[in-house]
Amino acid sequence: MYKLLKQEGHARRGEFTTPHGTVQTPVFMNVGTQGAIKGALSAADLKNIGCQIELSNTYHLHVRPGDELIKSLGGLHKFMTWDGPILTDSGGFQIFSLAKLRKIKEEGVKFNSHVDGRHIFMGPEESMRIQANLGSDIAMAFDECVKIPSPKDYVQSSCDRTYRWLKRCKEALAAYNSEDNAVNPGQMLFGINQGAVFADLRIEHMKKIAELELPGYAIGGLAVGETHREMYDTIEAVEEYMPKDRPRYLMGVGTPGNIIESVARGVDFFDCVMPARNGRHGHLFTWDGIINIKNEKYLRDESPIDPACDCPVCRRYSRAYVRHLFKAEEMLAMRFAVMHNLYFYNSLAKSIRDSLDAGSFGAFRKKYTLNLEVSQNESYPYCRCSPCGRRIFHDPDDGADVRRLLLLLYPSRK
RNA sequence: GGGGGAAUUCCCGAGUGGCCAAAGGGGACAGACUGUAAAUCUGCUGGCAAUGCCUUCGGUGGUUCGAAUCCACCUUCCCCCA
Repeated sequence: MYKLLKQEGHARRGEFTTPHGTVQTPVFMNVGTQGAIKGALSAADLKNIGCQIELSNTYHLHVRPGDELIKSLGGLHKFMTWDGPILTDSGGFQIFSLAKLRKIKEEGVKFNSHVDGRHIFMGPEESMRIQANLGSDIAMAFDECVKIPSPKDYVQSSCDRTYRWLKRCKEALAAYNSEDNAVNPGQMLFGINQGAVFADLRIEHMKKIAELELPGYAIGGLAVGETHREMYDTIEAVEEYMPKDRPRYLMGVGTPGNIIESVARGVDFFDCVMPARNGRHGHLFTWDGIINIKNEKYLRDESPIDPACDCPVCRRYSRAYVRHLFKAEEMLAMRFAVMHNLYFYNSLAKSIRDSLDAGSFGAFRKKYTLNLEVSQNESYPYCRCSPCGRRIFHDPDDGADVRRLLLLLYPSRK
């Protein structure tokens, strides 16, 4: 259950108790889709990088190795030997990401397995059955993650269906978890708000799902192609209608800047594949922005990935060495990169919590968002400066222009 | 000593008269990635005042309107016979 400890503006410091422990929020959840963090991190590694809660995926674990198998082996916690909280995503995102392999109907969704093409039917009841078998602490509602842009009438009908699905999810999960051999009877259901970037649809949908009095609520369907401005506006629009005494989870988001800005708009939970995937591709997050460790300029760089980081990688290895591992395609390269990036994300969340505890989140936000946003947006067609919300257009080939403009806006930053 | 074969752009390797600044790999360089079909994908890789020009297919000299491609000699390497 959620306990709000402190507030600064819309930003919330809280804690959420699950059958496998209490999570301090705001929190970043580490994504282990198939019961493992891609990049060769184990459950034991998760402890060392400050992970509080792990996220796995219903669709993927159902396809392989099968949720019945995992249940027979004692549930997902035991299977992967992670004794902390686990959240399972419902398969709703796969309606979006595997769009070419599925058909949606009122009853549910027909997928062609991405592994072997076999037919898989997943509706609210199937998703809940699978998640109950996995025994996660938080089960996500089976929703449709709608692509952006989509016609408003489609989004409207999808939201209505997702709402009908949610009611079925609630009923089904309660039934499954009251069975004698339930893996995790304390499993909770989070509802998911949809509506693309239509504020009125978002609000209407949020009001309806709030009435179901679920243990937590998520904002889904964002960071799928809309601008940062649209994403922040959507969060602001819907946040007002989210229960204050329940955690808010912004699904799949995002960049470090996105996380800080979303905490400022009242979000408590985050997850994102970015630190793991980008890490595997050589992009490393630092308190000074992203570096591409494969770049030639790090050939002889003896400094750690991030001088301000004390993760197991930064404590010991140089950029030059990590770069070498990448160029030589050693598995260790990905392991180090993912370990560092997840440590960074978990540290970012901890820094946010610490600043909220100290009542200095506003200062933290101002100090770090700028650094992070600028570096992250250098190659984008435009750069949006989060703290002030102004949009700065610049030549994508000339990142320096952005810095110059930002210095004009924020003379305090040296 | 005799006979045969080969030298192509950073590397390997196609190309045997014009459609060739030269296929395809590799490497190098750079970019993308937001509830993971991603250890993936994309771009780029002779120079320039650039819808064109210059330099480059081991070297030198020829043949030809035109040569990486044909001829002669030279250099280096490989194989076979002695």
